[in-house]
Amino acid sequence: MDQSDRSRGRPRDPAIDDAALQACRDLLVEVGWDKLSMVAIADRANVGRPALYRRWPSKTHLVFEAVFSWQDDPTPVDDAPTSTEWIRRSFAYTQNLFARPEVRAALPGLMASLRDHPDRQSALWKEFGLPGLSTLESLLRAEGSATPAIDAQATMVMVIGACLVTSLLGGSSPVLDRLPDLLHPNKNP
Amino acid sequence: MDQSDRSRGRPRDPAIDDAALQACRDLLVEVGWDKLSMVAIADRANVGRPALYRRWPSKTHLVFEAVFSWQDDPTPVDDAPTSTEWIRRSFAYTQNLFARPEVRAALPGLMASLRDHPDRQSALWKEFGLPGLSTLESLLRAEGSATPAIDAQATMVMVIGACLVTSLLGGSSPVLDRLPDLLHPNKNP
Amino acid sequence: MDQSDRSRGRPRDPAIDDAALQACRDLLVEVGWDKLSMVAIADRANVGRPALYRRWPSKTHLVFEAVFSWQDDPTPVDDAPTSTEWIRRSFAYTQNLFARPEVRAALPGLMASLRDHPDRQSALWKEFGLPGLSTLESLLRAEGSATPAIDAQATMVMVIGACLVTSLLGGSSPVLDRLPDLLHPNKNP
Amino acid sequence: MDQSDRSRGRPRDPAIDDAALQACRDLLVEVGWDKLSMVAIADRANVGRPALYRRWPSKTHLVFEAVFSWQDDPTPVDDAPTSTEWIRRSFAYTQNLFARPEVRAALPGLMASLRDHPDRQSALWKEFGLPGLSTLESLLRAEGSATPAIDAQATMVMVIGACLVTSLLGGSSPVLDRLPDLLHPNKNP
DNA sequence: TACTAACCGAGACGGTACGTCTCGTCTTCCC
DNA sequence: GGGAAGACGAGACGTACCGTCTCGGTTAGTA
Repeated sequence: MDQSDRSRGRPRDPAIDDAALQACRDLLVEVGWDKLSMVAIADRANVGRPALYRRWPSKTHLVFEAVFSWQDDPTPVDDAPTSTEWIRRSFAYTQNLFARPEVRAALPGLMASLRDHPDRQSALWKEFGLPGLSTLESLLRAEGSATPAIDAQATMVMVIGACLVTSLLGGSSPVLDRLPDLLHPNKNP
Repeated sequence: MDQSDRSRGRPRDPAIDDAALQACRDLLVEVGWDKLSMVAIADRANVGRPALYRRWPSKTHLVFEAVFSWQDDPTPVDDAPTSTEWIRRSFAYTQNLFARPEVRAALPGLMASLRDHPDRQSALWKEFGLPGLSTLESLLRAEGSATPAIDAQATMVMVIGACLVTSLLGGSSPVLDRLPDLLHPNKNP
Repeated sequence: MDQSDRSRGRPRDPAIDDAALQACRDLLVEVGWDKLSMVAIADRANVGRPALYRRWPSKTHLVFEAVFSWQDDPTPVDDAPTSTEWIRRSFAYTQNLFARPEVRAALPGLMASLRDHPDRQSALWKEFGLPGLSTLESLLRAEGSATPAIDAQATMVMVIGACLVTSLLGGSSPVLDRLPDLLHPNKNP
Repeated sequence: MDQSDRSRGRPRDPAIDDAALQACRDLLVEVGWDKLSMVAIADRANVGRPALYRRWPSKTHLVFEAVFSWQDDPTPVDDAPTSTEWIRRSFAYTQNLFARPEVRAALPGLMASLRDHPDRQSALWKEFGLPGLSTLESLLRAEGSATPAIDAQATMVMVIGACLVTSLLGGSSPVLDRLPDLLHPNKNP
């Protein structure tokens, strides 16, 4: 039934999806999250507004798909030999990700959405954070941490937070380079 | 000259400032940043819309002042005896600030619109970051840091970032308590 | 081409035109030209404000159409047998038109804003004056006038002006009845 | 009492009256009745807004005094030898008066005010129309009119109306010159 | 080949916030 | 107490975007 319902009638034009997502990314960089509007995306993509609403229920959904459906290589921190190296690589990866202009523009909206929708929070956490997190936890346990799970979470919070702040509020290069040196999760207080 | 220019005409009613800022804080908590509108603030504060625009050029400026010009005791980190203590107090203070409901409500939207208001961006650093920053820099210099200015900035970025992430994305109590222990700005790599 | 351009998109709802024009007429009588506002018309007609601006670029245009596009029988002077009869019928028709309460309410404001809307000024002549004017010109030429075009225009100016003055400033019945007798466009000086 | 009340305190600056009236006349010509605003008059006259409201209760009152407190010679039709000559002179005088740009701009407002305030209607009629009217009535009686009073009123209505229409809606020179020839108040139908 | 359901663009719809403007009043200091 | 400067509440202005809808016209797969 579902299949027959789906396949009946004219199928959706996949070119519209691509054009809309690209237009969304471009406009996000050009005018920012606040001034981004569905009508502007539709105009830029040479697409009718209903075609947009048929695919994404709101501006937020569209932006998320436009920004976070990248096909990059997966988090390259899984084989870090030490916690220090894990931290170094995590900073490099996260800084690089948050430096992309469309990501910078979309981040605040993402934060707001995560705050208001705990289900997405856990989903993103699972998809994006967990693999690297378990790696770090193992490293810390091997290095003698008494509470490796907590230490790993706290470390990741710090990495993400620092990259977030420097991405949104600016940060000089020397400061960015210095960040990894300050984190010592396995040093006793 | 300045004084005569200042005192000419009817002076602005300071009660309007208070009412508007309070209404802004209330509405932030009730309806959130997105649905917060100047007209709603004006209505709630029993104030004309032009009176609002006379004082703040945009919603961003108004919310900024409503959220970040609290009358609490001034940053209580100025007399910290060691960098470790400074970090502990900064975490406590910032976590407390970011836990206030109107701050939680305003943060993402505010961050998004900081992109278009560089003046607010610098104001944020000046008002909020600088005082404690110089204190920390002095402490680090006394404790033997080779680059105290950079280390201080990096430390503050980490503190703010971690509090931002835990405020918006949640964070368990043990993780929150562990955060200060991970930061060791004066330890050589 | 023209047809396809015409029929693209959702067609305008003709009921909105009628409701707006009727609301405009009603409000004109109730509150007068000065206190007539687009928002009041929109509210009264249960219509969005943009729907009004989509149809009429200004209050002047809207009132103009509301007042001067009546659906009465067309100007009943086209088949007048003599210039004297034409004048008699024109007076009757124009007096009747200018006696309608919404016309009385709109006239002064409309006249004031005709200054800034030359398009409405010419539209007024075209819509209201021209048909009867050519009829009168033919009659005068047949009756031996040396300058029928000028005489016809002058006659019409006099008819309209007299009705305007009596409508706005009042005029006793005997005076009104006497007006047609004074005009003799084809009598040599 | 009245006098003592009047003379108490600082006397009003008469220069303000002149400046305001002049500014009003200028602006009337430049922007028209609709877009004429009290604040614009105050700015142009280098005068505070309250000083305006202290003198005139509304824009209408100010405009009327600005436009209709002329010191021209009185109506020069009192000694016309015939009704034809009276009509000729009346047209010349009225056309000249209504051609002044500030009068053109103020006329619609005047009409509206006269319509809504019958007391002013009779006052203006008495001051402005009556002298010439009685002259015309005498001439018509002498020339054999059966109803000289009615004929005189009807004639004046026609003169004023025709000048009003040509002033507001435009009128070519030949038409203007032709107007007096069409009026024959003492010709029997 | 014809039917039909879902797509497409264009654009109108009611609603609502925007930021500006003018209104007429009020309040302050100066003369 | 008059005068200027200017803030005040009220409210209309015309524009923009929201998300929905209604068109005429396509574009498939099914009958």
